[in-house]
Amino acid sequence: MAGVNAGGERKERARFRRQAPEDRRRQLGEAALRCILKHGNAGVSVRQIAAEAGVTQGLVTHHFGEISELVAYAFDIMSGSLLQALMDAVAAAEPTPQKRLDAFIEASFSPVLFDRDVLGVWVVFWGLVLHSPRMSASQQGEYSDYVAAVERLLGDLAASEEFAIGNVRLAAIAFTALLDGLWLAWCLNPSSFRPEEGVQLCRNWVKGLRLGAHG
Amino acid sequence: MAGVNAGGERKERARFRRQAPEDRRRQLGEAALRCILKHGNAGVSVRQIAAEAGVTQGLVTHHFGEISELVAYAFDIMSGSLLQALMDAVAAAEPTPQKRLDAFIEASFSPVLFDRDVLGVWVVFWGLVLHSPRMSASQQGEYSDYVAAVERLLGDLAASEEFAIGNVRLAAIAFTALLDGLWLAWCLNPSSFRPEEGVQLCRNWVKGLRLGAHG
DNA sequence: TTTGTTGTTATACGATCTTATAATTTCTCT
DNA sequence: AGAGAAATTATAAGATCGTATAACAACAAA
Repeated sequence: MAGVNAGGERKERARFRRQAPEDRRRQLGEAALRCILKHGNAGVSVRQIAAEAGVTQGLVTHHFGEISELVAYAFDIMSGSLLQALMDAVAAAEPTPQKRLDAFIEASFSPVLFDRDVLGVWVVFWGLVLHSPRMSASQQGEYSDYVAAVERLLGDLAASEEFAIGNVRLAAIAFTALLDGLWLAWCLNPSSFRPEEGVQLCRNWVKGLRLGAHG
Repeated sequence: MAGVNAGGERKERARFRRQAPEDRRRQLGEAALRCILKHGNAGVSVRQIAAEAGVTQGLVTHHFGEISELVAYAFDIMSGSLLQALMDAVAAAEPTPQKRLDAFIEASFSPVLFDRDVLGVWVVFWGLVLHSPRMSASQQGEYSDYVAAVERLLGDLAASEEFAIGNVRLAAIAFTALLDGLWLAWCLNPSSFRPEEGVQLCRNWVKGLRLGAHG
């Protein structure tokens, strides 16, 4: 049956470069983040993500099975990268507890984190966390890493300045909540306050801590 | 052509009760809330909402046009009802600024509001607010109502106890952010702290306010 | 050069979604 | 009682989605 295509119009398959699963998974994860960033919940779709990554849909299934696995992976990428950015800022500060905490606060309100797009991605994740055990597991781990980092910053400050904090873990949870809440409020309604005012509000919280509000 | 259906099995149209547009809109809005509550973002669908309300899909289009209009309407219902519940609790408290604020805090952590299901609905709304001007407009109005209520509570307290608050509006924004952040954290990870601890953290924030942290 | 593994494309199927349109019933008003 | 308005049902068309499966091609190793 050779030569059946007399017209010579042989259907050509798309060429591709074969890649290590590790690399491909990351590419797909980052494509997923871009899709979610652009279209919110509507961006969570095998087809859209595959197109964004420039591959076919089957590849997503091949590497991740269910799509929720891909989204969870993207969540881990994003979460790790944000916490890393924060801790880099802390590490770059002068090594006193005061400067380190303040660097953490300022970095939290810097354009890298304090960004509507970032919240857009986050909100999608939250929605999934509430309905998917797999996402919930990721979230728990990442939240506790975050709170632990804050706890260390606050604990060091208290030790250095010799004031008392009744329960450092709870204080860290409150401070984290304040940061998240301000982030949320500002992203949903950027005209409600300016980022510098957000920094000031966080500093005021720390001021209250120093004055013994959490003793 | 009469009598073609010899078997007598005439296709009967479903009976229905005609209702005032106002009533129907509300029914559909509440059905939308139940759908979102049950299925998250996946619950935002004309078909599902219509089924939940016990009507056909066309009715949604008829009353709301685009589905985003229905969701925005549902958002208004929910938002109004939550703020109302809070203000009812405040009104039921003894009429001193201290008791009123405390009632506000306690109500915020009561099962009516401090609820994973409620957050699930909220998260869906946030996701839409970030991508839809119509939803954003609703959110702005409702957020400013909320902050105004908090502002009044804090202002009254400060006036009554004669301590200073540099910028009451900003303080109200911070307090609101703390509440929202704690709500968010707890719903995403209920084992991180107990509601009573959340109440305590808010009281501590007020304590800091009294001590002049926001002076 | 050849063979085998597996990353990747291509394609199909069934379900669900949004939107549009026509037919029909309910209710009100005269 | 009858007619008209509009609320509601019914149905269809086209798009998109998730998942499964088979064929193909790139690369490594022999």
